[in-house]
Amino acid sequence: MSETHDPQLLKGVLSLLLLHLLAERESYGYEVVQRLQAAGFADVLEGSVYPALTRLQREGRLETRLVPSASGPARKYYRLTTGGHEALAGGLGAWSRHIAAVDAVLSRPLPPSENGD
Amino acid sequence: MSETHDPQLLKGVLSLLLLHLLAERESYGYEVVQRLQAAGFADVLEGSVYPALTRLQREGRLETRLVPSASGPARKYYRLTTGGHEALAGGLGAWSRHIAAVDAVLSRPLPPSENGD
DNA sequence: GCAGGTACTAGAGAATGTCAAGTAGTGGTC
DNA sequence: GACCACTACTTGACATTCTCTAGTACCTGC
Repeated sequence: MSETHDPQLLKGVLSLLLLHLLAERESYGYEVVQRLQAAGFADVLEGSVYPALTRLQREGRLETRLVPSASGPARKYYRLTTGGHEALAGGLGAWSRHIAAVDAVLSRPLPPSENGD
Repeated sequence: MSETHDPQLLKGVLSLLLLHLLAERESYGYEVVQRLQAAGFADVLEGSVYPALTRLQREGRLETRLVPSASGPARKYYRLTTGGHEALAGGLGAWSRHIAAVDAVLSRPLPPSENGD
C-alpha cells in the first residue's frame, strides 16, 4: 500500500507478513518495521508491529534474543520457531484459499450501471 | 472458503462481498446469506451478515424495502444506493492494491528450510 | 546536560466479525 | 387451536487485532 490502507483488511494478514519477512531473514523489531514499510506498508507503525510480534512470540511462533548494539539500545532479534514455519505454511495456504474465494465473487461481472438505482 | 475461514481475514472484506452481491442483484437478507454461502463462505451466518448489512445501510450505502411474502414473514430487500456503488468501486480498488502489496511480499522466495529453528 | 535518533513497551480505544438467543410469520399436522 | 418446522429478521455480549498515544531507555554529538 503506497498510501493509507484499510486497517480492517490488514487484520489476519499482518502476522502472516511478519512471519514471512522473518522467514526471509532474522531481524530486530525496529528493522522489521522498516522492512514492512519498505515493502509498501508505509503507515504500519511500531504500535502495530510490536504487539503483533509479541503475540506471535507468545504463541510460540517466534523466539527472540537480545543483542547489545554499539550505536544505541540493545536490539531484540526475532526469528521463526519450527512452529512458526508451520504457521507460515498454513497461513499461506489459508490466505490463498481466502483470496481465491473472494476474487471468485469480486471478479464476477456486474450488470450495467443503473443510474437512479 | 469450503471450510472454516479465519475471521480476521474476513474483516474489511465481508462488506465488500455484500456490496458486490447486491450490485449483481437486489436480494433480501436471508437470500444474501444463502448466496454468500453458495459462493464459498459456508460458515458465514446470519449473525454476521445482518449486522454488516445494517452497518452498510446506516452508512448510506444500502437502502431497503419490505416486501410481504406469501410463504412466510415479510422480506427485507437490500439494494445499493449511489453511495453504495461508489463505495464498491473504491473498495475494489483498495482490495486490489492490498492484495498486490501482500502478494508482493508473500511471493518472495524463502531461503532453504533451516531445520533446527 | 540536552537534543536527536535508535529501539522497545504498553494500555486505551475502535472496528468488525462471531456467537447465541430470541422474535415473528406461514403452512402443515393433529 | 396448538404445536412444529421452516423461513426471515433482530440484537447484544464477546473476541480479536490493529491504531494511537505516550512513555522509557540507550547511544552519540554538541
